[in-house]
Amino acid sequence: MITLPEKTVERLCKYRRVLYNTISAGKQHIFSHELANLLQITPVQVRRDIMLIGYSGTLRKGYDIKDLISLIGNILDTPEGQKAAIIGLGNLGSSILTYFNGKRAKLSIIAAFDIDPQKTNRVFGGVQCYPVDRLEEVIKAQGIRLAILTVPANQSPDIVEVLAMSGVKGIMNFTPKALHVPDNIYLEEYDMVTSMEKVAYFIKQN
Amino acid sequence: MITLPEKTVERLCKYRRVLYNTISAGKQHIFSHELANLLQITPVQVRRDIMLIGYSGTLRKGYDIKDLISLIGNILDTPEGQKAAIIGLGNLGSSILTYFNGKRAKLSIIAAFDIDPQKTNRVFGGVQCYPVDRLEEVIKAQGIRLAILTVPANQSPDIVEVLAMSGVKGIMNFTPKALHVPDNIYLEEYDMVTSMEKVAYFIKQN
DNA sequence: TTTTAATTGTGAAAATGATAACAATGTGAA
DNA sequence: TTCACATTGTTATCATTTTCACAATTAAAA
Ligand SMILES: NC(=O)c1ccc[n+]([C@@H]2O[C@H](COP(=O)([O-])OP(=O)(O)OC[C@H]3O[C@@H](n4cnc5c(N)ncnc54)[C@H](O)[C@@H]3O)[C@@H](O)[C@H]2O)c1
Ligand SMILES: NC(=O)c1ccc[n+]([C@@H]2O[C@H](COP(=O)([O-])OP(=O)(O)OC[C@H]3O[C@@H](n4cnc5c(N)ncnc54)[C@H](O)[C@@H]3O)[C@@H](O)[C@H]2O)c1
Repeated sequence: MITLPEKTVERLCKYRRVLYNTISAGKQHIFSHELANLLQITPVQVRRDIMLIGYSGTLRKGYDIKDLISLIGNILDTPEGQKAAIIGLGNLGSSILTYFNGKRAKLSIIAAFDIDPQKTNRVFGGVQCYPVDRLEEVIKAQGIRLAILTVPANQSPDIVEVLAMSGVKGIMNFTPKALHVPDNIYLEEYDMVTSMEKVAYFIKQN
Repeated sequence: MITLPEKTVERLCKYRRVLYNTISAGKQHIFSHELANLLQITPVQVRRDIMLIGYSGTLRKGYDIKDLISLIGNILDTPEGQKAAIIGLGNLGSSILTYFNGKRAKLSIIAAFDIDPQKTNRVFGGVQCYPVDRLEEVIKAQGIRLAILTVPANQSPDIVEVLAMSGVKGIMNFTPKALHVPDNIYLEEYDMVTSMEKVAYFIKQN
């Protein structure tokens, strides 16, 4: 299987999300321009993405919604589901934990870690919070491959090292710290303050 | 002033952040490769960005850190500061509110809005929470031009319409809903679930 | 002073991503 | 049945972003 462009992958996630809605609204087929309208993008982009995943619609009938959902599932999901852990159960971390689980069938947070004894060895939103010194052990034992990093920024480099040793293959970094990860780990930066400043700049610009 | 590429703007924010650290560590000049190391990017990219903002370093001495910080400030900040509002003071909204203020000198959240009477007409983290039906009035009165959207997803289209009428020029959207905004509003999507699925895909891929 | 080596600045190339343009085609209207 | 046209699939073009490659320069070493 070839690797899809990053932007296409992002859009596939969104296609699937809105397709679920349209199917529960009773629709069976959808045109590229309809899907495009739902996501505020262009119909060409929809068609191109669908081309890239090797699916074909029916001329003048559009795309079969169920087929499309299932094909996107084949591409994005793993059959057994992807397991994630969240490190740092503070304000942001616990907000994400509560919010996220249940959103996606094949992707769930199954462990949390913190250093604060008030939080460890308790259950939050159905998820066990372990002391952070058990990070490697638990991640290996449970086969976790995705980590969400919501510790204080100065802690993140150390944690990342342990994560790498534990076999984690993808990290979502919410801390405002540029992380150094080995090549085989996919890193997604999620830096809110930077994004805010960027928006402020483009406001200023017009 | 010409408009800088989006990616360059993002990096400028990050340059400034790490430059503050290096200056408090007593350094006065910095080489492109040093700055690059701090952010895990390439030295060429640093040099090109600095070229784009029209600054010049000294050969074999590097860039003057104070000059660079101040120039980046001229580009990113407005002298009077940019005012932001947050709409929806739930889990995520209040987490952001507490976190954000104080982070940037020229960018602050000065008003919050909610629909819940338990939350309105109170002060959170030093910020007044208004009932959402006063959105337009307050935003206009206070000259707010940036909005952070953390309401339930189904509410966001309506809110966006009011925001547009109120003169808001930039929106950070944390809701998983594709928004339709007029051309003169800069929209930044911040869709966590999509990002998580993307990471999961790239984990699966290698 | 002369040489060496490190560093900047930048044009050109490569990679990634979005849009335009249009041929192909089959559905439904006439 | 025939025709018009809506819609797909795809190639070619355009735009943005990153990387390469290297000339220019000068601080420090010799
Ligand atoms: N709060 C926000 O809205 C927000 C937004 C953007 C980014 N962030 C970033 O997210 C991170 C967390 O922010 P927060 O507001 O939740 O902070 P917080 O202080 O509320 O939470 C941090 C948590 O990490 C735990 N922790 C500390 N050291 C640890 C370690 N070594 N191992 C494991 N856990 C450890 C703490 O006990 C605490 O529970 C910070 O890096 C912050 O910059 C927060
Ligand atoms: N919690 C998270 O970590 C997280 C992460 C990513 C995205 N999100 C998104 O952020 C949004 C908020 O999530 P949350 O977890 O904070 O939910 P929440 O229910 O805790 O907060 C929503 C808040 O919005 C208020 N509200 C409802 N309708 C409103 C209206 N018309 N005008 C103004 N305020 C209104 C509610 O009173 C509540 O305070 C959602 O769209 C969610 O999908 C949340």
